[in-house]
Amino acid sequence: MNVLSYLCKNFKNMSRELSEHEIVRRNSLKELISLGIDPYPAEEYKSNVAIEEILKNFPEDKSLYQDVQISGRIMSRRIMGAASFVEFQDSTSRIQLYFKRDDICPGEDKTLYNTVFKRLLDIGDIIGVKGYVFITQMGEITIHVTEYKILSKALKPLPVVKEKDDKKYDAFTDPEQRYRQRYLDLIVNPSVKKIFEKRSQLMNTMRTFLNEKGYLEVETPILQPLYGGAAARPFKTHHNSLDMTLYLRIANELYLKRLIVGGFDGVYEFSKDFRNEGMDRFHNPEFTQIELYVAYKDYEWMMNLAEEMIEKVAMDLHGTTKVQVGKNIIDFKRPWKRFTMFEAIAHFTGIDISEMDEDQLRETAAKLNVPIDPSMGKGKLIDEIFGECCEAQLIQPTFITDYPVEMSPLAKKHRKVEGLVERFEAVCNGKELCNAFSELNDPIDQRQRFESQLELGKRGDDESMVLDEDFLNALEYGMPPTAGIGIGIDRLSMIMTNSDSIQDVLFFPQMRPQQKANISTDADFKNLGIPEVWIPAIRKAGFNTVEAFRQADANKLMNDLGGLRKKMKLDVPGLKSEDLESWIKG
RNA sequence: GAUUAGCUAGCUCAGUCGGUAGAGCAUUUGACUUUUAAUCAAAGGGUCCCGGGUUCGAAUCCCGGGCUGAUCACCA
Repeated sequence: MNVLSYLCKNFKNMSRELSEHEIVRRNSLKELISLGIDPYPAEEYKSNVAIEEILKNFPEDKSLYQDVQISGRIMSRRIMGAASFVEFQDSTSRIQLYFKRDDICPGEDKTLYNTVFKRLLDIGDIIGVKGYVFITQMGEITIHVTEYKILSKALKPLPVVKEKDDKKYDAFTDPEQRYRQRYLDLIVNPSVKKIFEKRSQLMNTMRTFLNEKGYLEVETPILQPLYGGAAARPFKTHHNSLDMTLYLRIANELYLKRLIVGGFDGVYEFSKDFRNEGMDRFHNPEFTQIELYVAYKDYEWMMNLAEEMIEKVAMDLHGTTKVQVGKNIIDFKRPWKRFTMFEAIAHFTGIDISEMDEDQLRETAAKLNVPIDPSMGKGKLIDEIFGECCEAQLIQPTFITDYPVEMSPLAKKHRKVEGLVERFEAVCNGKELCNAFSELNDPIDQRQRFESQLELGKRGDDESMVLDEDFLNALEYGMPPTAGIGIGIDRLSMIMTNSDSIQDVLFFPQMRPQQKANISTDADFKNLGIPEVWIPAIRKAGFNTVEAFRQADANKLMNDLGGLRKKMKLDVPGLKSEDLESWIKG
């Protein structure tokens, strides 16, 4: 196509080839400029109404919205000669626009409609419109546009999703593209936006709830010389001027407890934590949790707070405590079911392990087909049995209490039962939702617990905790009895938005890096003595780099380029083999 | 890390036995003044993920690699 190759030349400075769509749009851009229209104007464009309001209020009062001004994006167009319909989207919703040639262009000059609107505007462009609202013969609320202004020209085509009777056609569903180009996902899939609005609302509900109780929102270091507060492998980084290793935090527990020592009654932090572990639909290397510590409370008290707060989240987001999650309806209404860990295991396996020693536990685990390895201590064995036999079966929110001491080096010893700690997790939809304890404030006990963690580390448990001397130092000055909790915000968001993957509740989930195509510039090719006109043909023949080109088979290349000369209608004499050889040799 | 499925036009996807690479939407040109997955007519658009092998001939068969999804293992 002559026009295309001509246009390609106009963009020859771009080192990659442009698709036809992109060339057409760049050309429209130039034409707009030559018509004296700025495709990217600087000044503010005032809107006086949101589309959502129009859709809501207009049916009841047709006298409303007779002079509206709105900005938004063109999502689709139906052009019928001198009249057109446009689907138009702002941040709140979509509405139809009606463009009529003689209204847009009352005088003789029809350029603004025939040329600018019909030919130079595209799906994806951002415009501002003035007009009045009416209802079409088909019964659709529509803005009759009297004036419009281009606010931003789009150079790439948007995926076009069409819809009829709630059925989607050509939906933009490929998860990889959706996550890598989340902005596109947000534009064309309105339900995605709702998920993130819910997530934000969820955090606001918690923040308000905790602020009203007088707790202080704080921030603690993400870069830590020692990582602690959880069992996980960290990310490691390096500080240049201190010349020291720093870790990205895996939890913020130890810092928040230092603040309790410092005299705050309640502190909380919404924190990004980082764990260097596998990735799947429940795990992202960086994730968010809220941690809360309240002085002079215990884990019983914290359980009540947790169910109250999460019930409130469900109410605020859904107007009810019942939330549809996959096939299940989960009811967050208080009070939640409570099991001790031993009770839960007995309930689901029929085996009472509460009196067993390490060897008996090992046998039981084997009998239940729970995978174990020699590095596991007694606590880890119990935890594995629970995780394998119980967790997935707990759909409705359930508190599991009283964990083995080996698994919980930061939790206080159980007030009644030897070998256990005062700890609970809430499990919901088969997954842990939060984790809480009566915090250990006995500095001598804490030191011993860290030391036994070090023992586990020596046995090969690479998630065991390291000893934090300064934290122990803080405890030695005296920490009040304290209840602490951590709630996974991503996990909770998944449940509250019925998302089955963590990637759906993170704007930018971690992805493998895309293979970067190594591309030589036109100048690189010119340095070999290749005339400019041939460069697009060489790229077309599959040579993106000078290195690849120089290894090419001369005969094959001769044939290919000859063919491409015809195909691309290059207006140059046929290639001579001496020339080609000299290019290859450089 | 293991198993498995997939990768074809800007998007969603067909592609038979190995024989000239297809459809719808999008794009371009034209018709059309209340359409709505607008319609009608015509045109353009491809590194069939990459590399190698078998073959007269590979999107298709074989081997290797990349990426993505799903499941499993570890972790929240």
